[in-house]
Amino acid sequence: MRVRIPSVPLVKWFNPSHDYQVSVRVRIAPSPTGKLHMGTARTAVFNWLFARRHGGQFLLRIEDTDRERSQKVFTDSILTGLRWLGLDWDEDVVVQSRRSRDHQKAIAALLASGQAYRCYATEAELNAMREAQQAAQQAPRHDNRHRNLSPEQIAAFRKEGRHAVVRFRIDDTQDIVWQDMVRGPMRWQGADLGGDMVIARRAPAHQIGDPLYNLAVVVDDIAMGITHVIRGEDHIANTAKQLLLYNALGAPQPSFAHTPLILNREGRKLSKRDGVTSIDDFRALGYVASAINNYMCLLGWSPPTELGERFDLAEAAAVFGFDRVNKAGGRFDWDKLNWLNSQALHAMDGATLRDALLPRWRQAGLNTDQPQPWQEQLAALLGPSLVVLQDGVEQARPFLSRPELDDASCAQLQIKGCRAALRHVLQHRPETFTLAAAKEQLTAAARAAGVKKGLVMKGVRAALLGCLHGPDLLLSWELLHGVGEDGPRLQAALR
RNA sequence: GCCCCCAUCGUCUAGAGGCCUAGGACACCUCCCUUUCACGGAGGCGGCAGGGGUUCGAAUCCCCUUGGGGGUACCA
Repeated sequence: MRVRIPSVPLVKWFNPSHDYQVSVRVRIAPSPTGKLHMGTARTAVFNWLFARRHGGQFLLRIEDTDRERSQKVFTDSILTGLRWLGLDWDEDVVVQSRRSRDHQKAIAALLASGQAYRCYATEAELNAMREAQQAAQQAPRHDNRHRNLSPEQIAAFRKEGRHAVVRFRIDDTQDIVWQDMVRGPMRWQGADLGGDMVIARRAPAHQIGDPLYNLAVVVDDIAMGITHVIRGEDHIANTAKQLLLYNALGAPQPSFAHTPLILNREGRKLSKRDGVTSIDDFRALGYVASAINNYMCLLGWSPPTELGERFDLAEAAAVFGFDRVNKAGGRFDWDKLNWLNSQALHAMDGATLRDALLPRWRQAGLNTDQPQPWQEQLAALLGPSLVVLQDGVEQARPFLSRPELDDASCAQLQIKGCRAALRHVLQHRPETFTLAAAKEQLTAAARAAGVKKGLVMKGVRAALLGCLHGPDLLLSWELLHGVGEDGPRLQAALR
């Protein structure tokens, strides 16, 4: 869907041919309170694409100011996940918690200029206020009660030993407007922001407490020279608040793009509680980075028709723009991801696939002593039937270790003439195995035993692989012959 | 409750007032290939949320309704 051109042409990026004068600097700013999430990764993709499209920088900032929930393991997951996806970032990772001096300075400046003030209200007082609002069916909002305290009142609170938060003034009459790269003109009313917002946590009244999200984000984005803020639409209300902070801090405003959210099956924002949502999880299941990237692009962005539906990050970066980013959220669809992943796997050659499968075979405790070319041949044989890499474990199992025959296979061997045919196959093995010779063996066995060839083929498959379904019989046979397993298995089946 | 956003097949989407008898992809169904399962190939099913306008003409523009989502922290 195209973005409508506003009546006042304020933004240059609506013109796709425009060359960016200022170099583009964007960032992804995850908080390490969970593993790298699909939603975060998709936002990262859009940022990365935009940066690469315009020859700008894509930066990474870890927002770890929530000390309670932030964990190092999650930071690791985010870093390795982004690297695995190929979303390489420029410059060093910025760690927000190490920038508190800057945050404090900004808060002090806002305090000094009177754009922020200390609020001494206690939690009990605030709770009482909220309850009253709830009872009166009113929107919960702060009543700015300490916005204009007299020196005497302040002195009194301090004498009481009250701690204070720092609040940033938000005038109800403020009209906040911006041009969103995805949504076009956006407008917010100061009155709808819930009153003066807290920018520093509660602390003794002579100190400045820990900075809060909106303040830290703005200070850091200014410091990092961020030109375009690209994030999920769940941040729209934050943008209104942050715009006010840019003004108050005397900094130029970046551009904003609010991307549609990834929705779960129920159509709600995808969250950690929706099961498999972290990049780590997808990776463990055997989804490859190229397929995940491809899918994340498709969820919310429609590539120009020339590009088709299957493409890599570089191809997307060459044509990416927010003019083709959708406004409505998109449901996560396993079927489509599975298709994309299977396409990626089917396109892999035996060597690549073998390298991807080998660690999984090992992890499953399978025998991997075969020569590498043999393993590559096996991988190539299995390839077309894989949806995820992990499928290649169970499917390889009967080739890597001698299988138990399943019920259907046992039943197959009991069919009249089947065993006789297998004996014939076993007794008339050619000097050298070739596909043609193997095929001839089957024909001859069928003739000798007086049964249909299909029955012999099923019988051989049952004896060789222990089940009735699988890749091409002759190719499977050839593979097993390669490790000397065909004879023994046929014999075992006849016992 | 209040504020904001969104609305085309089951899902992801194309669509910028006539090119639309609404196109593609996934899923599903059928057939072909294959003496198995897949892969692959060819077809098929299926949609503009509803109602009003504007217009010679509306999926497209406007309004209302309905539905869905997001936000409403001393989280990020």
